[in-house]
Amino acid sequence: MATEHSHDACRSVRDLLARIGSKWTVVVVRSLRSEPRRFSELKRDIGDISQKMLTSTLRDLERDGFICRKVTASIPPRVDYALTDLGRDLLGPLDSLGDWAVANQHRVDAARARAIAAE
Amino acid sequence: MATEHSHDACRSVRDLLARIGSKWTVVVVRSLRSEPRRFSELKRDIGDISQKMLTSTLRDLERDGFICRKVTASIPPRVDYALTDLGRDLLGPLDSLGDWAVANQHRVDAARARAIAAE
DNA sequence: CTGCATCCATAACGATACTG
DNA sequence: CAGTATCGTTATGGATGCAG
Repeated sequence: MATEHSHDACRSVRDLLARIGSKWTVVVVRSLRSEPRRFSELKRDIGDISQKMLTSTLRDLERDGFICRKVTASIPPRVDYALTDLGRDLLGPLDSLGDWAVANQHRVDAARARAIAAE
Repeated sequence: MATEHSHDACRSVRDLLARIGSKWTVVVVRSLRSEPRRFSELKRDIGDISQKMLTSTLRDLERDGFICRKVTASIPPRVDYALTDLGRDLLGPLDSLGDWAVANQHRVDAARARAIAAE
């Protein structure tokens, strides 16, 4: 299947890559890997993400069915985010890619160093 | 390994995702899957990519060691692009992700439809 | 605590014209 | 043929202030 490249397949692949290629998506998904988290926990856990980006990343992931949002109407309000089945399924290919990235990072770095040296 | 998330690992994963998440990277790599191609062949094969984006995508991929560029100084000039070993290695995780995207596209579409219906 | 609204800077992308 | 140069548009990300 991977060797085909129908227009539909290309579209869905590019759609998915656009989503997981956005700056914070993978970090947020990985941060939800083992258990649900509150908004502020995510923010603290990730560290250098702005409120705005955390919010919009969560909205996008929710919209596409990767996470679900549970609101507890208390004072102060409490909102928990958790991976859905679809979100957990995504962890598989994501981890594959992540492992590949870690394993081959030195090859990319070497290529970049060569490119700079050749300038 | 996948469950770790050291800072270095996160950086390399995000680096890679930024590259393959850019609009044309995957399309270009897939277009080079089976054999080397000339600039104009790539452009014709992909269709709706601009010269500028094809050039810069090829430059980035070359810089990171995923493809190599072979110039034949003739008139008219001829330039062939081919995947390197690193580029071919990337096809593996890329195909996994692609297969996942094709297989699960309907779930994402369904989630989006639900999100729109709930508005 | 959770988030929305606003404004701003930069980067990505695209169209067009031109060149060795 | 295989680009480079330029310009304009849109998308992305970040900082800050305000609100339920």
